[in-house]
Amino acid sequence: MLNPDPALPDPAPIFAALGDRTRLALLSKLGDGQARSIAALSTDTALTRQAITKHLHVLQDAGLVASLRVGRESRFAARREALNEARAYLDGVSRQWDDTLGRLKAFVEDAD
Amino acid sequence: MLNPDPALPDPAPIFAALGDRTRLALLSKLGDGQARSIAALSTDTALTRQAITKHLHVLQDAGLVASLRVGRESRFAARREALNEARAYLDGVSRQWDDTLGRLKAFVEDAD
DNA sequence: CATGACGGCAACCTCCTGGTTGCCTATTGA
DNA sequence: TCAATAGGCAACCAGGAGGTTGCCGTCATG
Repeated sequence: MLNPDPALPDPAPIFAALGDRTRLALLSKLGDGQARSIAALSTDTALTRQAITKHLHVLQDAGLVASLRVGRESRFAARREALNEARAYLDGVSRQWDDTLGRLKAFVEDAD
Repeated sequence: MLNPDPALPDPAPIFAALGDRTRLALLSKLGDGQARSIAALSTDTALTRQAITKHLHVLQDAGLVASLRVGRESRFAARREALNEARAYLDGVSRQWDDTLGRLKAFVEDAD
C-alpha cells in the first residue's frame, strides 16, 4: 500500500516540490493569502528572477500555487488543496504506524 | 518565516526524501513496524539491490528510517520522529493559511 | 570448510535540477 | 509615444540523483 487512499493522486511530486528551502520560503511568503507578482517574490533573495520563476512553476506543477495573469504581471497565490493532500498522506502513514506501534519494539529485540 | 517553529530543524530534506515513489513505497513496507533486511526490501521491485540500498540511505539521512546490523543483515525500520516533524511543519503552514483564509478567496475565485 | 546469501564499495552512465545570462515581447504611464 | 517595468523563452553549465554493473569482504551453515 503505497498510498493510504488510492483515490488521492500520487503525493510524491508534492513532497518533491516541498523538498527545497527556496520553495518553502516562497510558500511561506504566500502564506498570508496575498497574491504576489514574480518581481515582488524575487525581492529579498539572492537569486535571479528567472530562478524564482522556475521554482514557482515547480510549485504550480505540484498544485501548491496557482497563477493568474494581471496586466503585465503574473501573480501567484497559495493553494490549499495540494497542501491538504500532503497532510492527509502523512496523517495516513502516521495512523498506520500508530496501529502497529506495538510491533515496533521488536526492531530492537529482533537484534539478537 | 520559513519555518513555523524555528526550534525544529530544516524540514526540506525530509520532504525531499519523501518526494520519490520508490522511497514512499519503502516507507509503506516498513509501516507495519517490522524491521527488514535490504534483501527483503529488494524483492517485489524491478530495481536492483543497490538502488534500494541508496534509497534506504537517503531515508536514513533524512531520519525517516534507522538501520541496525544483525549478523550479515542490515535491517531497516521506520522512525516516527522525522515523520512527525514533517507533519508538524505542514500543520504549522496550514494553520498560518487558515488564519488568513478570508483574504485568499478573492484570488481563488478568480483563478478557478 | 566450502558454498551461498547478504551487502558494502566504487566506477560509470544518463537525465534532471538549480542556477545563470542574454534577449525578446508586452504592458504601463509620464 | 517612448522609456521603464514585468516577465516569457532559450541556451547553457555544474552538480546531484537515480540507476546499473562488477567486484570483494563477511557471515551462516550443510
